Amino acid sequence: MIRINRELLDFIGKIAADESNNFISQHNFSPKKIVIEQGDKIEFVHIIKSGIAKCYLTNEDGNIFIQEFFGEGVIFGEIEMFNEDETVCAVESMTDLVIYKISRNNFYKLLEENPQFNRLVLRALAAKIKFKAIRYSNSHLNPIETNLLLLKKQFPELFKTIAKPDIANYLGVTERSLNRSIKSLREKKLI
Amino acid sequence: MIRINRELLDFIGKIAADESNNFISQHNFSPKKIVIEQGDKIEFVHIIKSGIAKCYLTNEDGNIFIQEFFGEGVIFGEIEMFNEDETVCAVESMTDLVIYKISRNNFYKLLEENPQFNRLVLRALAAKIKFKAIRYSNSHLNPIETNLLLLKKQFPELFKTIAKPDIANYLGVTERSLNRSIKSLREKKLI
DNA sequence: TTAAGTTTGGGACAAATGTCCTTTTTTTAG
DNA sequence: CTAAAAAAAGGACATTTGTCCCAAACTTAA
Repeated sequence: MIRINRELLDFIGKIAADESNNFISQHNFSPKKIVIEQGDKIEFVHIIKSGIAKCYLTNEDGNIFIQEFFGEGVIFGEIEMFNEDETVCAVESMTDLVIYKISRNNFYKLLEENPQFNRLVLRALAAKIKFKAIRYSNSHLNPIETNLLLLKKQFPELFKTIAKPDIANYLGVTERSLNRSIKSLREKKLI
Repeated sequence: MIRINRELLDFIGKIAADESNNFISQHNFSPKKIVIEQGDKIEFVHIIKSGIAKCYLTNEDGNIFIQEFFGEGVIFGEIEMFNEDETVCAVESMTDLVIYKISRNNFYKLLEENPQFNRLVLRALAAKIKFKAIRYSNSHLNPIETNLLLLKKQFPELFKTIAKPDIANYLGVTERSLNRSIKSLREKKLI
């Protein structure tokens, strides 16, 4: 449930350690800080070095839908680079967070000059699409309880790591409904 | 709502027309033919030359969730290439369909040797992610009527082009609920 | 043109989820 | 340790969506 991308993290770690270029800068965030704002124009691609962040979209009524929880190695901001577009989602730190940033120009340079990086970015995008396809189809085809159970199985530390309102917004339901499902699963001794 | 990718279509059209290579083959399907099966290993990347297809996932109970409607220029099968994985979704023709196919090796060759193609594929993947993010957040944050109305606005020929069961499976609701919403919107003179 | 077959729409009720607000539990300040 | 404040849980009712099935409308064959 918390996405990670170890191969990308390893690769970027090496580039960042290489003193001969300064493609990559590093930035620290304490919890609950906005890393990118919904609707921003952005000039940097971001990759998570450590920590957890949430990527979410707020609609006109102020309702929130959490797209993904980002963990180590996850890249973001790249979508907007490719489409020369404003950000669709906000990204906010949930723990202490360390982020690698690469400027638009350096990102393109790396993509063009480094086939390994190019491949890693292609794979990262493909993984995001696959993940979304499965997640959304599940969430439409199953009732809340089933989805919650699935989540708990994939990620046993769920309730320790993620606050309830976030779990609710990730499942696309209200907190009330989430509580109901938790209670019912507990009564059935399923969680 | 029916995805298209004109820039990719134009590019591929040129490569296909170039007699000096035979990277690209062409295939015809009549309506309601399976182009790729869910769970297949695939060895080709596909790009739609003309026609419409649906991309959908069937769960254990036989319920269907339609991910996207593919129109001209849409690439598919690429996700599975990058992740060396089985297909998550099936793709089925809805009209007469003409498809360009590129073998795994030629696809990689093109990606490596042709920066323009590389960029187009990156952009295609990014567009898919953005589309899914917006679509799914809408579908969670709005009631059926709102989503149906949105769809109808984006795509006025909706009811002429797409069969009702498909619209229902795209919205992630039952046909009964779709009918209810249609009736209610008609009564309010909104469609 | 009509009767059987087939498809489409909708009624009635059931189940799931949301809204609103009160109760219970936890945290904080003094 | 206690009272106030804040956060979390849940009761009661409303609304939305789903299930099941029957009725209406449309096709088809004779």
